[in-house]
Amino acid sequence: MSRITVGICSEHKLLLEGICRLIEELDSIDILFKTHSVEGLLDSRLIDQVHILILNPHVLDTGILNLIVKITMKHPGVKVLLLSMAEDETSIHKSIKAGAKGFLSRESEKEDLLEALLTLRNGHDYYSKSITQLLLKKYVEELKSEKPSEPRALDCLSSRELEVLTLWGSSYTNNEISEALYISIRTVESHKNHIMQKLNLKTAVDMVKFAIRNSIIEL
Amino acid sequence: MSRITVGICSEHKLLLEGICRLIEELDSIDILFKTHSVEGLLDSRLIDQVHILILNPHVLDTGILNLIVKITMKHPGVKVLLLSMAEDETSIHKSIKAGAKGFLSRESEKEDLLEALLTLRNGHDYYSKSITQLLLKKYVEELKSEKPSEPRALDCLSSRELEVLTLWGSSYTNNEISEALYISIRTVESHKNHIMQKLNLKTAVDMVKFAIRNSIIEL
DNA sequence: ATGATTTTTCCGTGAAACACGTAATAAGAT
DNA sequence: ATCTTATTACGTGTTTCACGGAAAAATCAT
Repeated sequence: MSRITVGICSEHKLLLEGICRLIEELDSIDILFKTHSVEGLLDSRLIDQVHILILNPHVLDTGILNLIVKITMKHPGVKVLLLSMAEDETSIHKSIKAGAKGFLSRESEKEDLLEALLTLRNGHDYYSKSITQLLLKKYVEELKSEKPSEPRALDCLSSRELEVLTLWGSSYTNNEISEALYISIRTVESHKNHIMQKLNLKTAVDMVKFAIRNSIIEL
Repeated sequence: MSRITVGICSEHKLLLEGICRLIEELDSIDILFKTHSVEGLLDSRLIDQVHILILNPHVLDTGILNLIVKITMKHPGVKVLLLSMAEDETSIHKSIKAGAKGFLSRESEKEDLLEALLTLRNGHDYYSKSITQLLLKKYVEELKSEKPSEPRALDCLSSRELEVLTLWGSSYTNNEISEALYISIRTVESHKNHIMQKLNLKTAVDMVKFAIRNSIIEL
């Protein structure tokens, strides 16, 4: 197996430099480029020259996730390795769906970094120990308990219901919603009822929290 | 001036190692300890041996903020330098109040790190360029516009109102709130009205968002 | 094609929450 | 002493919620 080429991107310049130093210490890894801006990343001529793209996003927001999607679509050969602070099930889930192939967590050591790079190079996915445990725990949890983790709105709600939910979460009154969607107020109420039932929510307050957690509305 | 001694703490082991490498490259800085756990930090025998404690929290939650408060109370000689991803006004505000003396942002370069360390050693505060600009911008903004940034709940609401707001945001019904606080439902309604007026909010949805932004309730 | 399911639409009724104004009492500040 | 604010509470009318039922339309399965 030839040497591994990587590109590194962290929006935090100091952390970027630090990660570079660590990788420079590793044998058999070549840093092809490093950048602190995610902007030009997709159009970079170097991006499809690397085996692995190491990303250290400050938050796993839709911007980053979309970027990962685009990169994995445009350059299937490039594996994305996430170096993230987030370690919750939702974040992992989202990044896997977006196409990330590896995930290093807070607990990961220098040796894990090398292991992750080698594993990804061999065509396999890599998740750090704590994340593997987390995913396993969630999995077992869902098997055991009858009331598993939160239903996903997009899977569970109809498109109309999602529309109502979005407007509802944007502080629209029932009247405003009915005018926006050209339906009666009673229909809006019906949709709300269905939403609450489907999602197992009790109050409007819970609805807002749910919608924020599921990125349907912004804070 | 003698050499500068620092302690470094990042919950992300890889980033911790990376930062260490960067500092090791700097002359005149000695790393007295590095740790990835914030737990033992306060009781460490080494902590009052360092001039500067570099903290790289993954999020600026109350845990970290409380830690900073405790450290600055217990060891006034130790300056806390934050290496944070967060770059919003609220985070900066909170960390300054907690007692942090320096703040490096995503944009900060290696040279800025040295500058920050020297500045802190000389007894002054250090904020990175982008943060300085941000704070200045906010300041000017508040001077210019008549409707400045969001009123701070803690400054603006009475303790009783804050209680109601907290329960409200925790999905309590009016009836439950009245029972919890031993007051009439009408009084609860009054408090709610006052809260909405004081905070310039229109709907309960806005209230939830506000409460989350201001860490009164959790997502 | 046809039957089954889901979606979207709407209503009735009673309870809960909201908007807005008013107001008494107590505590604190100037 | 006076003014402000906090806390308590009510009246009235509007809006939203909870829980049902129900029918037309679209979607899916066989």
